[in-house]
Amino acid sequence: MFEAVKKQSLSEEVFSQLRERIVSQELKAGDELPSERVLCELLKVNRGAVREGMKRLQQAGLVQVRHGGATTVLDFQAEAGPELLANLLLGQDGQVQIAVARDIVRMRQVLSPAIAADAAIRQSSELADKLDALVEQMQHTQETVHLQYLTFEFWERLVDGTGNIAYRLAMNSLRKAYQPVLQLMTFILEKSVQDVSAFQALAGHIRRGETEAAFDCAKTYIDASSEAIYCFLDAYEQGST
Amino acid sequence: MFEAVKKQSLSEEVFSQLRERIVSQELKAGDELPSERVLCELLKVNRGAVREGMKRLQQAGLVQVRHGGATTVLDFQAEAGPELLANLLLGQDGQVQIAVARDIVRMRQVLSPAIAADAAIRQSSELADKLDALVEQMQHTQETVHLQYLTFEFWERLVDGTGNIAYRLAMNSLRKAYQPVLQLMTFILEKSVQDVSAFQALAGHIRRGETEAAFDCAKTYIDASSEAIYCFLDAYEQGST
DNA sequence: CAAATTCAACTGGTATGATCAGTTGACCAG
DNA sequence: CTGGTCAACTGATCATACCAGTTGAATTTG
Repeated sequence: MFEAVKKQSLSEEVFSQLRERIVSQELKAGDELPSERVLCELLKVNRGAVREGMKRLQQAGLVQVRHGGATTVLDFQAEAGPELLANLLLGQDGQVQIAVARDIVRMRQVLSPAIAADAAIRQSSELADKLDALVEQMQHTQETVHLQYLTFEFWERLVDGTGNIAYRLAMNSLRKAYQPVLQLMTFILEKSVQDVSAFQALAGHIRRGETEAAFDCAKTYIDASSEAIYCFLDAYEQGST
Repeated sequence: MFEAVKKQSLSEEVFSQLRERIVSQELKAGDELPSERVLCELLKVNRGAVREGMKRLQQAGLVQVRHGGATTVLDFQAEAGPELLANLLLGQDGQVQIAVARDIVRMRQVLSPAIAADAAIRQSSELADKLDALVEQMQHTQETVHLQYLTFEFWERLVDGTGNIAYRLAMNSLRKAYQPVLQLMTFILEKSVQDVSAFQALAGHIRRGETEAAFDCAKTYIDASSEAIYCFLDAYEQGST
């Protein structure tokens, strides 16, 4: 019902303002940023705030800072990491960027079966127990939102179960990207989420270390739910044009 | 022959020192960092430098800062993005972390065939021309290092060709992670890199929009080269214990 | 005593102004 | 043309205030 009120610090404001201008190509790769002292005046903040914002831009791979020289804008498509997806998915006006959404769903679609297989190959009963417990909870709930929460939780545990840190970190970025629009997905995934038997089967395959079966099972499920999202996105795209 | 001399700013030093302590679990998730003023004294630097380092830690998803409260360490496995892989791959002492290397290679292995397929489905002659040009260059070089460069370039163009920003950003992080150890991979991939015909075939499939063939072709190649790396990593692991 | 309030002592956030340090380009001597 | 000098940029570091939110213990209040 309630949620934390937003409060943005000055350095965050500096960061997000410049970030928006970079991802919107208003500031192109190779462009030189105004000097810190000039930015202070333009943004009406002190230099520390500007510098702190710069450090974040630098960490995000959006600008290159050279002591003594000008700060230049980098090509974010070639330099930034997936953590930028969260900012790309929601444009300046808070509008969902369909193309980005499709790309995120696609990447998740590609990774998921492999994650299931890699989790299965470990044959960890500890993981299998967790998954079974989640399936158990799925079977005893009617609430779609709770069901959706459990399925996402299922996938998160699966990622953990692979022990693959690259998967883990990549999925973190994807998760943070679609986190803000989760509620939009509730009714899109209403159908596929209710197919508890798929999760039950998948959990079984993973417990028994059946990598190929786990792969196929995950693929069947994720392909279906991805397709549902694609359809929705297509329709949404049509509707807004 | 020559390379840029390294020069680390104070805020970067602060950032990397704390980052190392976090990823090494020396600072565990939930722990509270010393206050900024205390860190100043411990690190013998100005508070501005500490704060700038903090902003980077925050951007990297390693700490949570609350105005008025203490700054706490986050669970980087649950919060950080793939850009952290570069730091995880090379441990504190500069030693390559085998497990992380395996995970990175595995993720690349999983994504690559899908990337090839997604690039093929677009049937962009512009992309196909670029790929053909690269294959052309491959055929006219004997230098292994140059050949390796061209193959990596081939994959980069392929990723661009998908138009999928999620792939693009994910691969950026993977690339930045293995960039520092590229020269180590030269002789590991010597064999698989020399198979120019595979790239030629793949480029053809992509030009003709043969998604499944492109997928299979890419999979065959990437599975082989991944296997070569796994073997090396296994041997390396044995050798160092 | 128990609950509410107050308040001092933290914490991070912002501001100012000075100084150090690397880069650039114009200018000048060889 | 080469190399050096220097002034005018750029970012990096520093010191010192003060503002603002949080915390918890002391205090008041019921």
